[in-house]
Amino acid sequence: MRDELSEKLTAIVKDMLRREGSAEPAPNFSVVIPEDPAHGDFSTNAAMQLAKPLRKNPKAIAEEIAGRVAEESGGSIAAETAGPGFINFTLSREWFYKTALKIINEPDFFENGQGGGRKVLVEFVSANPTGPLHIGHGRGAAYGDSLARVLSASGYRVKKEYYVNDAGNQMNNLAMSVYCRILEDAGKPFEFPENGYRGGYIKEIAGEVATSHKDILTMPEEEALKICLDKAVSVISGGIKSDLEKFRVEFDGWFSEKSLYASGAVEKTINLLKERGSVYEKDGALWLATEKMGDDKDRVLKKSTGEYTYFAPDIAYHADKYARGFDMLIDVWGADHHGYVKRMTCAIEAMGRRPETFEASLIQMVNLIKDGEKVSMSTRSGSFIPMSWLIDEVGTDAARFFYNMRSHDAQFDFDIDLAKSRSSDNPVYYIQYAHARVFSLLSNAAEKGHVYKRGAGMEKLQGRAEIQLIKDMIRLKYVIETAALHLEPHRIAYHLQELAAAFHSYYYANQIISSDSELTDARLTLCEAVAATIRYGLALLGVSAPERM
RNA sequence: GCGCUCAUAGCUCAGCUGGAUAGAGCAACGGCCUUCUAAGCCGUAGGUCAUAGGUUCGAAUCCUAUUGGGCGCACCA
Repeated sequence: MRDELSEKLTAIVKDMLRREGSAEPAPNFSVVIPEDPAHGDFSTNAAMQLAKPLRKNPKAIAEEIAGRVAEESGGSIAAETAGPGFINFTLSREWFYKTALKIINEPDFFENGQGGGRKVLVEFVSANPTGPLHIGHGRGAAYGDSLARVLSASGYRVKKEYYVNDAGNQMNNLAMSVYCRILEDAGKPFEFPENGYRGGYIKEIAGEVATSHKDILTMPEEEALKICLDKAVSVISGGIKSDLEKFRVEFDGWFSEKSLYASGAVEKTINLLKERGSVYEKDGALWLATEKMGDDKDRVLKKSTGEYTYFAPDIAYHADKYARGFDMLIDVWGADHHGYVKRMTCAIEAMGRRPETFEASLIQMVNLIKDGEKVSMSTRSGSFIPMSWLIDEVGTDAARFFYNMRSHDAQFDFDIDLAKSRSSDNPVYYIQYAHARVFSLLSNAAEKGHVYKRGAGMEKLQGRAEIQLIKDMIRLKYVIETAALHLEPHRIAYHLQELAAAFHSYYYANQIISSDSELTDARLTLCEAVAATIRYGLALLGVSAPERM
């Protein structure tokens, strides 16, 4: 209905501008479901937005628009003006009853078409295969995956990808770290690399290599390092994949950095940049001229040593994404990479792509709160809190919900005790409980011999609360729209809490199963619609909706 | 020093690309289980939206400055 109203209003607005001979473009206006039911079922600020281009009193404009909408709808929409120039629309109760049924019956009810079929690649997690995922990665995983789901529900064709940094110095450090632990276990002298990896998992890998390759210490170091590297990457990647699986995050692709070298893509991309005139040589290194595009300084692509920087293959990777036909690239990065955003945006421009098609979403830091105290986590301290530990501790449902409870843009304190608690304090259980409650009602009704007829007796829902409840369900659709627009899935988590609260409240105020068979049908239908809404919303967050708790 | 980002109730945070009286949860206080799941409900109290200007019909939201957190400023990845 909002879409229909928007269309109608857009037509009227354009018509009014034309009649006035105004050359101004049609202004943006919004159609919302107001919080206060006194402000109608839907409301628009269109008249106020028109006041300036038409140079007329917004109230007068509102009157005219209201009159036209009411007339053109044949009286099915009541429109009245209010306040400084709002137009409030009121619909029939029947329209709400029908909508509740639609919510149950139409699986795509909550979808919207803003994506218009555009292809989007969401790249996220992309943690180096040098160690297990920690709780910071967990936030990126929860965000990226839910974002992908929200975009899918908004008419985008979405693919999810993980960029595996399996090249570069860090790989040498990784191999050397493992090798040193083998030497250590054998009681031989060793020199641990400065940027080596000191986690316990390295020792485990070393142990495995020593067992599977008894001759590891007698072979040339180069050969031994290669064996160490292969083993380390496979063990660590395997761990990452299994953590993500437990977390219900599935990727469509795993893109290897190494493959970019093997395929010559890095070379090709640099040539492309050269052809476009953004590359120059200085001090024996190859530079990309990003400063003139707004970066702080130009950036090195190829060092004077002849090695590529991290930047070069990353550009090649993004070139590859475009080459695969994606219209829009979303990268989910840790906030400590924000300095890198400008650089990559410039590179994309230098390749001749429109910078607006690239968006980096930055995930702020996570603090873990346990027993009311902050367990700080920095990538430097080395005191990682593994994501697998968190999942085991609070479960996938709570972890995913909590991560997506806050804007990705704000630092976030993850209260582990709250996430674990099985009480109303815990928003996950609160919402899941509302869902389960509906199924409990349905089975209770059946037990009492009630033969449920979905959609029967709807006209018996004469209260205000029912309409409010249905509005809360419809709102999810608009919440999804804005969540997709702003790349903010946390809005869904918030809305579900509100809907669940409205439902619990309704449940207490009204006897769902009563001696009035038709009223029972109507109320059960309403409940089913609530459950369908919650299920859909939770699915977007990757959280399960149990039928019994 | 430069850049990015954040600042809303005692605490943790929402606030729908400027809208009608600023919201929720926790904590505090007071009620509700012989009735469909108390993993729940109802109520009370709590705010100069960091500060100062500006833009306009209208600002927590946009702009500028200031203050205070976080992060980043490599021929590292």
